[in-house]
Amino acid sequence: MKIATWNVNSLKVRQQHVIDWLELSHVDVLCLQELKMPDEKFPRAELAEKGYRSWFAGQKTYNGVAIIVRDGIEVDETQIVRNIPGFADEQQRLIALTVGGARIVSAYFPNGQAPGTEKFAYKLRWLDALAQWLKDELHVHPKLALLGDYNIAPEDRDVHDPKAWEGQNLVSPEERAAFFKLVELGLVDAFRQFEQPEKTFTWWDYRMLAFRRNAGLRIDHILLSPELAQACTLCEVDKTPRKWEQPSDHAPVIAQLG
DNA sequence: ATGGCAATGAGACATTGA
Repeated sequence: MKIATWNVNSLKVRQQHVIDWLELSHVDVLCLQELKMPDEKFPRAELAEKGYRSWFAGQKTYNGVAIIVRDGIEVDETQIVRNIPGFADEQQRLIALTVGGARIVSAYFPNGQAPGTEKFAYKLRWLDALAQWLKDELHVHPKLALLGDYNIAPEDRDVHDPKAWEGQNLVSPEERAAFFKLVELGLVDAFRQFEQPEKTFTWWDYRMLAFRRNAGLRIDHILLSPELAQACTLCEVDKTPRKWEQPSDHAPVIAQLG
């Protein structure tokens, strides 16, 4: 089973990119973030026509997450989860579903704006609640994958210019500590299980020709429970759709399980 | 320190993102 995550920065604008990339990449499960649309606008029928079922938690203007599954892959939706259980949140940032026997979590972590702000405090609270929930979830589902836009670059090698970024939002010690709390639960960064090209990133600012200069960050991740990490044979960033016309500022990350 | 760009809602420009 091939799984992937992609922050599309508006599914309305990127709908055709998603359909084209599903065909191109042959992924079985695609987790999306930043749909920026209410549920009634989700292109369920268009995706169904192409051979995919969709589960989503959307809202107007901001946030919104989805899991898209290729027909023929077994889905158990009896234990579908929207948002972090026990964490009251107006913002639609998480959806979880059992696909092909694995617990698949699609998550859009808060941006945080800047250390010291109320949004940053919310980001840390959200991360804390996520870790608490995952601790239990991992016991129930030993095969678990947490895919999404984490809005955290875990290490300096995930940052194009670590000096310039030092202490800033997305790389601050508090955020990185929260990331490694997830690792302490037993989750494994699938990308780092394999040899990777230097300076591989998943997000590049639209401005200042950042993509052309490869001035990016690796903030989109696939974390796997030990059982799935063992089964994982490949993890890579696909920069292809970032080169298409009117792209999302993020590139998708893919992991092959088994 | 600020802007650069893109998307949204609204119907000009403020807000958010990362």
